[in-house]
Amino acid sequence: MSRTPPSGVVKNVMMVESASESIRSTPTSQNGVGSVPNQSDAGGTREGSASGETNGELSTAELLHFQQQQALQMARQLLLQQATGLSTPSSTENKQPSVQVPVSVAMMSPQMITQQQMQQILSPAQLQAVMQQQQALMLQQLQEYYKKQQEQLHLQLLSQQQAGKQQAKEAALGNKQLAFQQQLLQMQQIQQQHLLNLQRQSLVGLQPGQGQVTMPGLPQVAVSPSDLQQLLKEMSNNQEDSSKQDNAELSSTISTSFSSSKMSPPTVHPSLPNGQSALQNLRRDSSSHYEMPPSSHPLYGHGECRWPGCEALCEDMGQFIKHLNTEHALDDRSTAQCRVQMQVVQQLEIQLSKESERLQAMMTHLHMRPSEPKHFSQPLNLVSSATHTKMSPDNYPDGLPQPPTSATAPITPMRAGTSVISSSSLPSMGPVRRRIVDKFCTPISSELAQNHEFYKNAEVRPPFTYASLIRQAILDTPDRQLTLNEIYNWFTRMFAYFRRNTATWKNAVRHNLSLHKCFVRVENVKGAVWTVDELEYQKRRPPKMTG
DNA sequence: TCGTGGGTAAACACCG
DNA sequence: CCGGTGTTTACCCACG
Repeated sequence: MSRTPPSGVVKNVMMVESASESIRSTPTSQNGVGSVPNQSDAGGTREGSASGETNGELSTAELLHFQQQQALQMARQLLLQQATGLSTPSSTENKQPSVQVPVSVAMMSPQMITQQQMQQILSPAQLQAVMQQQQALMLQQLQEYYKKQQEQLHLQLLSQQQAGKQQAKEAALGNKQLAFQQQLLQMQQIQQQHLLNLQRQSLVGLQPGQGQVTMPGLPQVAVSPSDLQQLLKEMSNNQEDSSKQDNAELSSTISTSFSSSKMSPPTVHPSLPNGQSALQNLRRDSSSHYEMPPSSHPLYGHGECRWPGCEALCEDMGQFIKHLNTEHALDDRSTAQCRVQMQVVQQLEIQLSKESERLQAMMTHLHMRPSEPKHFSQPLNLVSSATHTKMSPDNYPDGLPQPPTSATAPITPMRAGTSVISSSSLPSMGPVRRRIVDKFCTPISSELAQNHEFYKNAEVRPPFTYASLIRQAILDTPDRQLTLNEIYNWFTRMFAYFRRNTATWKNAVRHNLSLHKCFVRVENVKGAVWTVDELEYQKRRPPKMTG
């Protein structure tokens, strides 16, 4: 009773986490709307819409603003038409967007091929190619989405600036704009981090021919460049001369967004009717499926392998490719690492979603966007859900790490609301942890050093056992001893994940301290401190040398 | 199928 | 009495 979590949100998350059993038994019972920002309705008492004040005649600027709003509304409707059509349950089968790239259908549709079939049909190398293909598609989608989001933010910023000129309280609005721009920056940083993380994992294989690729399940932002250009044309036709500068800015923003999507070098992959040729092409040469220039590889830089935790020195590309194929082939280790990386990506998605919600709430509060309260979070949710959906065992390419464990049940409720799933939706870290820490003896310190910033900021559960974390905390200190409270502090300091559900993990920490003989309690002058009996710790886990 | 390791929850005792 | 600390037990789950 007295130790219940302080806030309802945390409580809710805890319930989702602790009630994993009930989730499994009743998958639809959790809808996870708990942490939807409650400030989203804060603007309700304010004046009505942002589309203009109706106090008399319109000035030129107001007219311009109104026209811009109209154009934006058209754009929104276009986006919504595609988004709503695909958010319905049967949308995947019934309403394939016209810009669908067939290869993605072949790759993603669950009914097409099962995991086992994949396994039987494809060799590990082929599976790797499939993995990369799928990840490339995913990344493509994310990039498309991010760009569109930025375009929209930019549009909104512009319209807000227009509107802002007409408001009396310019100073206050300036502050709001500043905050908004900061939020925008933050989102861009998250997006960049997200993409970097994907690229870091060598899951990048952008193919110019797939500029309009959409995946079943997240075609919500699938506005083709031609659509947008048409929109722009309409907008520019409606604009007055005074807006030409802004228009040019808009155009350049959007055009650069699309042109930037062509950053990958030209390749020979056309859009194929069934994706087979692309796949065969991928199969032909495992070293070419990244579609990078011969001298460039996302996993290769500064003469070393960029695979997480590797850093092997490779003199040239050939050596690196050889190294990649031998050391990072499709095996348990790579799979586990990929799985972790996938969770990293997921958490970043979730974080982005949260920030988007926050931004939406801010914008709602500033009544920049009177409608579509979920415009920003929805696509992301779809991204997440689509990601999970596609990665269900049924249609997941074999060998590709499935996000949390093998069970899809705990993932299913994620679709209801990404904000609640957060880190607690990864209940299966145990096996992953075991694999990485025990089986492969990955040094926790190096992993921590490598991803220190990430774990510190993203609410992703570290892939280590409590025991290894506690040990690390203790060994991190000069005198190799910590009080319980200092251990707590280390956890919260090092991992964003441990800044919530404190009752749960603190209990686990105490439980581990007591349970394992390797942790020795030493009475001190100031109280009790905990130390590590390294012999006992090593005894606990017989080292298995691999690789 | 079973043993094992890890995570979580909870009860309980002790102490300041 | 309360809250933090420490111990212990029970249960679940994934894995080998």
